[in-house]
Amino acid sequence: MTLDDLKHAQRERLIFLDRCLTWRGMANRRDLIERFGISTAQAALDFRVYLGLARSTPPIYDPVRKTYIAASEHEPLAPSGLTEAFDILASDDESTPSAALPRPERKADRRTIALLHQAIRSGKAVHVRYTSMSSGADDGQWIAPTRFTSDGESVHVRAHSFKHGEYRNYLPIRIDPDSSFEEKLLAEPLPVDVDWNTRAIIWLRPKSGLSDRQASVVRREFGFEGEFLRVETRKALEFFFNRRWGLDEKGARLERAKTEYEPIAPAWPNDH
Amino acid sequence: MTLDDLKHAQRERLIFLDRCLTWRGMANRRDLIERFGISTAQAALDFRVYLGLARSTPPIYDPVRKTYIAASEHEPLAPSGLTEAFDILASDDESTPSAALPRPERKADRRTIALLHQAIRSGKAVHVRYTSMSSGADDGQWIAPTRFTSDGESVHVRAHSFKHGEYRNYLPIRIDPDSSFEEKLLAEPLPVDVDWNTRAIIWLRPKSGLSDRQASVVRREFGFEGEFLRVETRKALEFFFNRRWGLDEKGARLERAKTEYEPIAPAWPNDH
DNA sequence: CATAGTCCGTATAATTTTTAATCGTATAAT
DNA sequence: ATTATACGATTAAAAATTATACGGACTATG
Repeated sequence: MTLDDLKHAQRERLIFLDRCLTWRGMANRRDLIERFGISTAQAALDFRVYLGLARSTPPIYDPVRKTYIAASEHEPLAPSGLTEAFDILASDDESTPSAALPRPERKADRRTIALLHQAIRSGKAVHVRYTSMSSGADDGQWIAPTRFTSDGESVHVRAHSFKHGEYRNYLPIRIDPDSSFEEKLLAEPLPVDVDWNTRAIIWLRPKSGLSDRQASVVRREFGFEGEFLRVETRKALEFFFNRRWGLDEKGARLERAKTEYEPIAPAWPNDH
Repeated sequence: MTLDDLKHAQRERLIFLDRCLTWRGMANRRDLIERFGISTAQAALDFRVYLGLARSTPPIYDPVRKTYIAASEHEPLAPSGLTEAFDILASDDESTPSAALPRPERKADRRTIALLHQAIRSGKAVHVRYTSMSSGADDGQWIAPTRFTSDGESVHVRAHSFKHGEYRNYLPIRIDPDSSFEEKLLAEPLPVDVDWNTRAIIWLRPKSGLSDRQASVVRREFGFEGEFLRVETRKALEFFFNRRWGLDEKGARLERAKTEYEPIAPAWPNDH
């Protein structure tokens, strides 16, 4: 019996329960009831199933505090990071400003995104007018979009540009919504997207100039023990890496030590 | 009949369906089946319920493409931004690196977080040893944690520091896991957290020096039409704002025009 | 032009999940 | 002592979901 044997709905509930125990160290039926709108009876059933699953380190009911308390050596059923933890820890007051700092939210045109998505699915090229920050709007060009990507700030479309003869990342919002969006079947298969299919392994270390003590604080914060922190991404996204990790900022506490590249075994042969 | 009348599980499914139609412009029963592990019959029922809800701009079945196509004036049942869109657009290949650039993931000690959470709930002060980047570990101090916060990179605890006589943001990871974590009832109620209960309204504009054309690209990307983009947060989080929005970076495209403050009506009177 | 394949839809009964309604126990507060 | 609130358990009823079978519309293919 594992989480996977359960239905989606109950699995979601048990994962939530698991995270309450992991990060709050405690959980109630009430937590499930409020979050999922289920009955007390169902919440009690969920608890029983959970206790069955967490056989190695089950939480224990504390009649004094009237809650389940996670075992001190509690082993989460499903892994979760600080992001998920915050969801569970921040009890939100809808009305007032959020407890989280707002992020710059980039916009996009629904119709443009959908057209790109359909071009990706059907493997067609589309005609678009693209505006770049430096050179302004072009007169229209054919691109063959292959997938969506994210640099953490905004969503990009990865596409083969016939004009430039290479794969590039485009920002959908900069595509003129009044482009023709004419579609065209590809005369010949697209070239392989080498940068997409290259793994970039980036090794970071505490910024030189930090004292040993400071360096060890940095290691603890980012969760590595040895000399380097290893981060893996695709070469096609490497351009955005420094900004995302703030490496070029004044207060940076990490720096790049080295970068290695290796081909990614394609999931399907000849993945474009 | 609205989304709210449904059970949690079906509501989740219909929201997913709604987002498929919004961002992909198309949807199948198969999408629901794969995502939620339901039967074809149930997926067909979900579609019928959806069609009942989306009475104003219902999607239409296209027998040629064998999918539902969103109406051109499709009105989403539930709002969603680019983040949610990406979840739906990026079909993930578990095995290979993600299509999204990895973020710096900050760590935290489960036990420390749980202890803080329980101190917040019970309104107690705890004794912790805190390590700051500059001055190293202290000898231990009493803090009264009040809530968790996020600056988008990491999770903080907002706490009243008796040592400094003010509220501060602490990084849980910098609390020594071997602190005593001794608890103490508060002798007197905590002072009001003024900065937390102050709304900071930040007005941004395209960075000066940009051409008119560039400025209009920026306006489109961030979704504002007039002179300013209005962003709202809490004064207690304002310190992190510039970094989160990259305003101090070289390539910044927005700059702060002005900032206004106003008290937030407390959800409960005397909210600490 | 027949055939297979894939999408849709419907309808039925069988099964599983969830609820509603009660009851019992332990703890804390008044 | 009484009340309130956690928890637990059990029952029958209701609701959601599945398994299965069937038929229609369209495409692609030999």
